[in-house]
Amino acid sequence: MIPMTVRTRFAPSPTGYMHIGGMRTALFNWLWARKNGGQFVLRIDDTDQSRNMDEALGPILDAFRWLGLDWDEGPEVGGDHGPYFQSQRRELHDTALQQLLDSGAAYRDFESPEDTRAQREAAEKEKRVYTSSRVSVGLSPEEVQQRIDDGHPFVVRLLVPRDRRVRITDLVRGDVEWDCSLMVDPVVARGDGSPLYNFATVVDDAQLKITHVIRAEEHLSNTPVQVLLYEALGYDLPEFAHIPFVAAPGGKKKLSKRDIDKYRKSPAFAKLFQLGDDVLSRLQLDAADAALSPVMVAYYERVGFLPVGVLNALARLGWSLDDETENMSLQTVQENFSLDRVVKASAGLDPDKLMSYQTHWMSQLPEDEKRDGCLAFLAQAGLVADAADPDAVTLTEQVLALSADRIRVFGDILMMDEFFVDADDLVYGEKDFQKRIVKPEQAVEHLSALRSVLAEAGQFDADSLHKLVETFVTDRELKFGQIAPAVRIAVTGKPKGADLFPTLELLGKDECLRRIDRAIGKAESMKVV
RNA sequence: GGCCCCAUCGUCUAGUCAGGCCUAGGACACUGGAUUUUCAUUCCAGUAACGGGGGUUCAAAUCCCCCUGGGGUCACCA
Repeated sequence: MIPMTVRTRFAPSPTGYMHIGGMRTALFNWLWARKNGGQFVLRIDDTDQSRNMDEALGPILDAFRWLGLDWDEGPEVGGDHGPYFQSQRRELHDTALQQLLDSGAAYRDFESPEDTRAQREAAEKEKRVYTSSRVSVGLSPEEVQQRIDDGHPFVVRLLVPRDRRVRITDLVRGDVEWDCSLMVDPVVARGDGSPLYNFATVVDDAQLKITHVIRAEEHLSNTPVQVLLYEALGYDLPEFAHIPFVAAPGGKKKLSKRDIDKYRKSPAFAKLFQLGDDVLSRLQLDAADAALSPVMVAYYERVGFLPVGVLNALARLGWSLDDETENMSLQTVQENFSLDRVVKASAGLDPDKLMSYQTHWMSQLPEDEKRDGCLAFLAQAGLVADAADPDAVTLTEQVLALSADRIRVFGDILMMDEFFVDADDLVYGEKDFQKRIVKPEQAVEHLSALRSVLAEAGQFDADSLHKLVETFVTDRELKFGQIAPAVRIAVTGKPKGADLFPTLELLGKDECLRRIDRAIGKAESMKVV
């Protein structure tokens, strides 16, 4: 056999968003092509032409670009097998359809949709297997022509050879077989010649010389029809690999856009939605937008995930390198990818595991890239006026040095807004403010006493401050816990965060005093009420 | 319901094709402890699985059969 160049494809419909599960399918296709030195093709299945193409396709291509999955042929890059928009391949479909009709492999079915449906329902009721009536198959060519001339509506159906079975050797699932006598003659085209999915897909995949059809498991049931079409058209059969679909967290059901509202209430999904709410709202984006939910790739980009983190998680969903390797760059996955190590069972997306890959790669990220990534988010949130401003850059570097591993995704930097706002704009967490400053008997008193000490401080570096507070605590016979949390809340507005003394140092004496003053004032006014 | 697919810790998985190295390994999560006078990190330890029943075999998570359970799909959508 002549070694063939491996060609895989991903064929999304332009819907305006890129599903994370679809992205995983695309990734496996990309991986297989790259691993074998072949080509990865992007074809746009846009036969449903009612949409604005820019709006509908843009987010999909953006998702590929963001993750760094390039395509050798397709929109924007062209190629030798174009066009890459299904709607523009009509001539190819027409020719193939004619071929089917001429060879007798397909027939015009003049049966009314109502009749067909009635038969289907009757069969269902009697628990019989429904098969096509084929009333139109016995028509002579003249009769067929007469009906066409009369404007009698029809569809074109493939004449399924009922006496045989269709069998494929799936690269993931092994041998799978279907009995053709149980199949309905599938409609391949409408009366106006417009092709239906299974037919157009076969014609396009064959013409694009796709060697490996790697797609999600839900397409397995489309396969026998497609195989029959390949045969009827005289095309070489590609290899099939039906990979498991991505399931919703904590379940076995296919992750679906339709269930987003349900996911929002799911405990297993809570962390991701919470993160989205926290980050997206600060970016003035609509966290309730389905297109920005964790089901979509855009979510991960907007929230500040790293491509390598998302890719790592996606690759490990249904595939493993060996018995221990978890953290893998795209490069590593590409070098080691193989279809025979794809798992057969569906795999639930695990937010915890996803986050662990993400934090691993964030910890590996060079400091300047981490800084720039955060800066972009700060700028978008309006916490920094100009991401290129040297002061902003320096401040961000300092905050990052302080925050250490607390930044898991770039969006987390927005939760450290206390370093980027003035005392007057600092937002206090009311519950914690009550708990640590308003409620404890002498909290305000201690705080003002400490304020005086801090005001007198000559040195305002972390070490000096630490000693200062230690002395303060000892002198007053207090426990550290009686003052530190209060100071933290007063100065940052939050109950937890980076190390306290370096935080104070970074904020600076004046700013700290202003914030403590504001907190004291706020607490007193609350006590009066 | 028909057809098809699937079945190892809570989750993602290794091991299954070539039965013994499996008193079933790793990771995430969880629990406990150490470090960090918050939080996060880091380190150590621990809990935790072959769905059930029959075979075949000296030996089965691995092979065969049945059952059960879960899922996908059944359009003149893609």
